[in-house]
Amino acid sequence: MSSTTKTLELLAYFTPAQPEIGLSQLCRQAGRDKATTYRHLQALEDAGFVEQNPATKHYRLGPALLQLAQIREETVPRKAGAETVLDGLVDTTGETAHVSVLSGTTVYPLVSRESQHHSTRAIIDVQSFPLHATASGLCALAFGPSGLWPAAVARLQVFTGRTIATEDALRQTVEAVRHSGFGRSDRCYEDDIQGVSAPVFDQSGRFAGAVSVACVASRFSPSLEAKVKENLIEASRDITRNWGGTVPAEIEAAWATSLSRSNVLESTS
Amino acid sequence: MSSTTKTLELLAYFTPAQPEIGLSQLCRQAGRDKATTYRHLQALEDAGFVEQNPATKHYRLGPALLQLAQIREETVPRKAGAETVLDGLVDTTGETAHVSVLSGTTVYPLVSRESQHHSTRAIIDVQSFPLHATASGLCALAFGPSGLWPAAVARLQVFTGRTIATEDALRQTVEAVRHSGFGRSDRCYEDDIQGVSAPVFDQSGRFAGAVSVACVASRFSPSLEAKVKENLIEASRDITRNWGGTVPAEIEAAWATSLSRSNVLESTS
DNA sequence: AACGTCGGTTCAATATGTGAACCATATCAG
DNA sequence: CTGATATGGTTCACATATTGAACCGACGTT
Repeated sequence: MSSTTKTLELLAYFTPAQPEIGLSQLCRQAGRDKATTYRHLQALEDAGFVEQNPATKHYRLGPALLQLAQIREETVPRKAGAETVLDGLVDTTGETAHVSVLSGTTVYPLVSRESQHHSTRAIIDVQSFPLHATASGLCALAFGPSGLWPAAVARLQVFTGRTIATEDALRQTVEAVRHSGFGRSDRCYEDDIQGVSAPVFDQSGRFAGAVSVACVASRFSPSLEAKVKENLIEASRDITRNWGGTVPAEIEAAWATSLSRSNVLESTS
Repeated sequence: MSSTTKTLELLAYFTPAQPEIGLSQLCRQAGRDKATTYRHLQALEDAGFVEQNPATKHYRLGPALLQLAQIREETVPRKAGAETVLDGLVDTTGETAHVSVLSGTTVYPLVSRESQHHSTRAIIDVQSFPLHATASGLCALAFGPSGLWPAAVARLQVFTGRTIATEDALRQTVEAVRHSGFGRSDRCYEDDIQGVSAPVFDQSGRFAGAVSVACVASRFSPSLEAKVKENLIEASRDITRNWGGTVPAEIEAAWATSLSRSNVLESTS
């Protein structure tokens, strides 16, 4: 692992829950040497990626990130093109929703909106979505570049009692996702969360990310699932359009069969 | 220079004007070896700081920056607290205005707003404001921590025919800034730009940044200067309040004498 | 005053980063 | 078709930059 990678990994310890961290504490959390960590922080500070709170000497994320994020958003204006759609999705489903983007072999959160309808709700606070254990990740495996497969298999970390743990099981699940047009994570990543997601595409027609709804598992009824899926389809079409793409015909077809089957189920039950 | 610093410096080549860069081109611009640059980009890609446009293989800034910027803004919510004030400043002065923040020994741009009143106007598109050559930088030297002085003297780069080039001249200028309460850059950094700025303070009472107006030099009359200064005082007070601080009494006093003198000048001229 | 913790520094050992040369591929002119 | 010149990416011998145990001074508690 390069020294640069180790340095950049330090940034992941700065979260909304813990926005400022002292040197010693960061060493403990990262399991690194103090001298090394200090030098790493110096490098980050030189670049404006972290700064020190002058009062406490604790480190926090720096202002250079704002500039770079600004340029990123001007380059690939995805966040703006997802926000309003996400608001609508949260309104109609009453559940927490988020949009993630694929970059390299990692699925990153882009925007998330928490529902205000229920007192219990899902909170999205992760650095990246594991490919094998989240609805977004499964979408990426099913509809993204084939290069993701080895990356997923190499990191089959177990999060809950239901996490997919073998390559075979993963292959079957991904196949089901391809068939239905929806990613599903039934308490695979967090114990009480049911995730459902639909793929989103960009101007080149490639898989670009996913739009997802995270439901508290105890609330997840067949009727909620049907509603969520209907709205996800709309949301995926809208975001895809905003990102300059169109939903591939085979995805639309998968959604159509998938929905009609669940409608039959619905009406006969 | 650490390898990490060299790596992070690459990010500065991604600008709104040039948001995507190929490997070879980046090597040329940065004057680096291709293999090294490639590895550096790999490290940045692993961290999600850059990604490759799948079509062209060119690199562009990555999605991880958006997350980190979000956390930074939640930690130190300065951008939001400056935006509305800046809008007002642009409205009343009719010139481009911006807010910068000090982090370490560097003054970074935080937000800028271009005026729509004139067809010629200043464009703010820099990575950082040199301490000795810009109004914001001079404010930092005058009102910021004393540790900035050596950093400024070590980098007395000449930008225009009027750039301050000697330590003595800089000392005098900074003294004048302390006395007047305003930073001034009379075509020191760019040939046709007159910058005026006022310091902004944070909750700890320390110098935190500056709010500035950049005028096209040919338009910069004494009456415009007076108007700009009046509005800068208001803006500085407002942003300082939004950042949880209050303007120190000695700054207010400097402004008072500074303004009354120019008013006298104004009325007698 | 003894102790623990903090942020920060030193220096020998060596892991890590480096760049000239190389490859495969694509584009273009003749 | 062929040779020239781009591109992104890879290799390997070499040496330079990174590493961490031990250390320091400052601060706050006991």
